[in-house]
Amino acid sequence: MNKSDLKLIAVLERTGGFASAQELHQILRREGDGIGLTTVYRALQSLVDDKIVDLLRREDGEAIYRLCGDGHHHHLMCKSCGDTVEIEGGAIEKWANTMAEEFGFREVGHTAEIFGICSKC
Amino acid sequence: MNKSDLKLIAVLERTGGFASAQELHQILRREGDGIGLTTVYRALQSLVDDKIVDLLRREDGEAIYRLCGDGHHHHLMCKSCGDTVEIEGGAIEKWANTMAEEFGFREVGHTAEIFGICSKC
DNA sequence: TTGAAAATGAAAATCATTATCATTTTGTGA
DNA sequence: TCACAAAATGATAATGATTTTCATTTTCAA
Repeated sequence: MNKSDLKLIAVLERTGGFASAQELHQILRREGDGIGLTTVYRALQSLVDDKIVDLLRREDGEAIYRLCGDGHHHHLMCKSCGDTVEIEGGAIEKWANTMAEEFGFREVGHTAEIFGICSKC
Repeated sequence: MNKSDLKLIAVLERTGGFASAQELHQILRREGDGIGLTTVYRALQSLVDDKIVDLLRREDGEAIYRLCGDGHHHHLMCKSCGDTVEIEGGAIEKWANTMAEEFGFREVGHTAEIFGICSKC
């Protein structure tokens, strides 16, 4: 955990939603921080490794990052404005485990995201 | 629906699992088909538009394709060998709709995939 | 203070995907 | 069958995110 990691965490806290590496870099630059793009990527990687941020993918495959809450959760994302809501997914955990067991899978993880158009858009 | 589309469908039928555009192109080339990469991408796009193939993303963001069964379904994918199983997700549909409604979202879609290590690996 | 290890960032390299554009194929009406 | 417009094709170049490289700077413990 170094200085760059903390900067990224700060931005992610401030902005709240998901953002791509490029966007985070631009935000920092705009604020006068001369941080390099390489460092942004490195910091995000290490934060993901440490499970401090979530990584998921936009529809075009670009990686987007967001601070994890404490527990496991899922997201409801607006396709139009990008706003996201964290939601509980207890039903999903059970579903994933049941299915995996049924087919003999182990070390199971899952992804589950909902997307649509939010009320504001 | 043109000749290239049909070729891609044939390969996807034969291989069964998910494959990336690059992989599908290589397979066809290996079989002596001189099809161009551009055409492979175009065919896959049109098949996705027509809902004949599913598009999802590997962890690194690369797009992977697979023939859809008839209905909506989800996948259980082996992180090691890439084998996939189609599974039903009735519970997920309900969950997605409930959550979306709760937060005022419309035009709702969702993704839900489970991954782990299969019994063979 | 000093030297080694970690961090940094500019620039180049990768790699999937998309856009261009000239050429080829196909289908259709005369 | 012929001519021609529309669709399809593919080589090549362009794009854009991400990773590598590598030289420089910073940090920090002895």
